[in-house]
Amino acid sequence: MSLKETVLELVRKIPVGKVTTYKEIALAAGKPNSWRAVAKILANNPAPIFIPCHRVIKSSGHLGGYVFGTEKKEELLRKEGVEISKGRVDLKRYMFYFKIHRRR
DNA sequence: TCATTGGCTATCA
DNA sequence: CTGATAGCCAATG
Repeated sequence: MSLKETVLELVRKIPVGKVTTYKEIALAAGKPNSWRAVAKILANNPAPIFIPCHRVIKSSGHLGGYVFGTEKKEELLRKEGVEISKGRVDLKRYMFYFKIHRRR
């Protein structure tokens, strides 16, 4: 099982109206330092329509990148029920955690 | 060679 | 300054 497949599976499991971050995906994959690899995998996007990559954003609440453009990403997320304030998402309300780690 | 990992830089809030 | 990151590059398996 490649990291690529793991990441893709995880992203597919994100429910509608929720979002996650590159960090969280890398963490769930067991490689918290390899968020770059995750980003590269999504950027290379083996199946752009099959994978809801628009639900993957930055930890700061920014949208990050998107194959169809960040504007499209914002529109899509709004339609799914995610409130966006000037390109930013409420992580406390919409963040989806694959696993629960040490809370600070 | 290819896929994945880890280090470093620049940019933004 | 701090933290984060859909980048780039080199090393590893």
